[in-house]
Amino acid sequence: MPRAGLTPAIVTDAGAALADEVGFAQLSMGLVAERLGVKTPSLYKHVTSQADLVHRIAVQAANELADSIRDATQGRAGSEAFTAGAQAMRRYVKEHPGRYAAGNAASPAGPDDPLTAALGRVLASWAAMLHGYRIDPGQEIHALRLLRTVLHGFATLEAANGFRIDADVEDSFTWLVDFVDRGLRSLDR
Amino acid sequence: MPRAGLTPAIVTDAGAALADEVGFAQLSMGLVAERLGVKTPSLYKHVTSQADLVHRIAVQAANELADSIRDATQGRAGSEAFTAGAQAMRRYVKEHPGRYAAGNAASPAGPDDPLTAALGRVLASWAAMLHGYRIDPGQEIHALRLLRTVLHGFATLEAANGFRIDADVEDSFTWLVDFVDRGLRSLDR
DNA sequence: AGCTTGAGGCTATCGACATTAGCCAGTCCA
DNA sequence: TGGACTGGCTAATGTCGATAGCCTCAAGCT
Repeated sequence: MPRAGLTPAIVTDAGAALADEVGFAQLSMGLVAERLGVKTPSLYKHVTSQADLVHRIAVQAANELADSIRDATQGRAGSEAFTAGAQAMRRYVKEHPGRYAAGNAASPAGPDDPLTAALGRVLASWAAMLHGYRIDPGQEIHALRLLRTVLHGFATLEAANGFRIDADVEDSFTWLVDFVDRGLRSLDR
Repeated sequence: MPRAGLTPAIVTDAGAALADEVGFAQLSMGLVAERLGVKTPSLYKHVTSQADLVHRIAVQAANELADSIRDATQGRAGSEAFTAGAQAMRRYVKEHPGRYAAGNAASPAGPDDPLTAALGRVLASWAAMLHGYRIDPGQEIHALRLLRTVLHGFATLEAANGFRIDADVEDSFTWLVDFVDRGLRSLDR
């Protein structure tokens, strides 16, 4: 029997791709194995458990998301950075709903956990979206949480098909981004 | 062997209570059966499947949530109604995280599905929170989605322990509610 | 009261999964 | 070339949702 030449990274990639395709809830070790042309138990030579696999997918997702936002906000500030960052995050979740769900399902296990670092990068990306708004330092934490709340809330609702009327979700998003932007700008005085 | 005297409603109640206690993800038919002093297969005389149970819990949760918000906004309008409704929703999710998660996991199966009616009641409760803000009719749908996004986003992040710093989540919530309230008021001109 | 009947328990069993144990061949390095 | 480790595999276990089929309790009729 020829070797498949798997590595933890390859298994993680397959898992991430499958999560996006079939939905995070349907992700199973058997499916990943099938995708890789291997029997289920073989995966355990590269990944210690399904939870471990999800954890790895979460790390990858957090890094990718952070990159997306960073790229989008590159060289911008204030309203422009915020708008671009928000669009980038929404697009990422839309294109990779399974990965994003995995990111929410995992939680970091300590300061050395790579997930901790990855989530820190995401947080930094969000913080970067607020650069240029002159926000009172005492309110920064709240503004950051507002950002998370809004972006996460919209993304998950949309991913769960939560907007029934589905007519103009696009419009709603830009309206929402504009709403938050105006609010953030009005904080400055 | 004495009869346990179960009904679909009793099974649903037990499931809802357990979901809140052990977390929606840990909810299992075996756990529900144990709680009711019965063997697992017996549950299937009252509920057709685990999905059916979740669906029933979702209906109950939606109705309870709608009631909570209705009670809180009773006789109020504008900022007061919004603030009270937002607090009520947050409290409900905090006290019944499992039920709320079940509500998000289920989706209505048609116009006759009781879940459709229950979700409609929730939607109406949210809409009532906006009464008193003079919002351009063309923007009402967006404002409603803003509300859902913010309340759902905050509730799920908090339930998932998403706010790491956890210092002053309370403060963040009132700040966020105030932020949205000011934005909504400023729409009127 | 006894009989009938159906609803609501139960045991046994199946199938899908995650996971572990233990075997065996491929590959790589001395 | 010959180990020895690595990464596949088969087999087996345990958990969980779900189904089949049995058996008894209890309500209602005669």
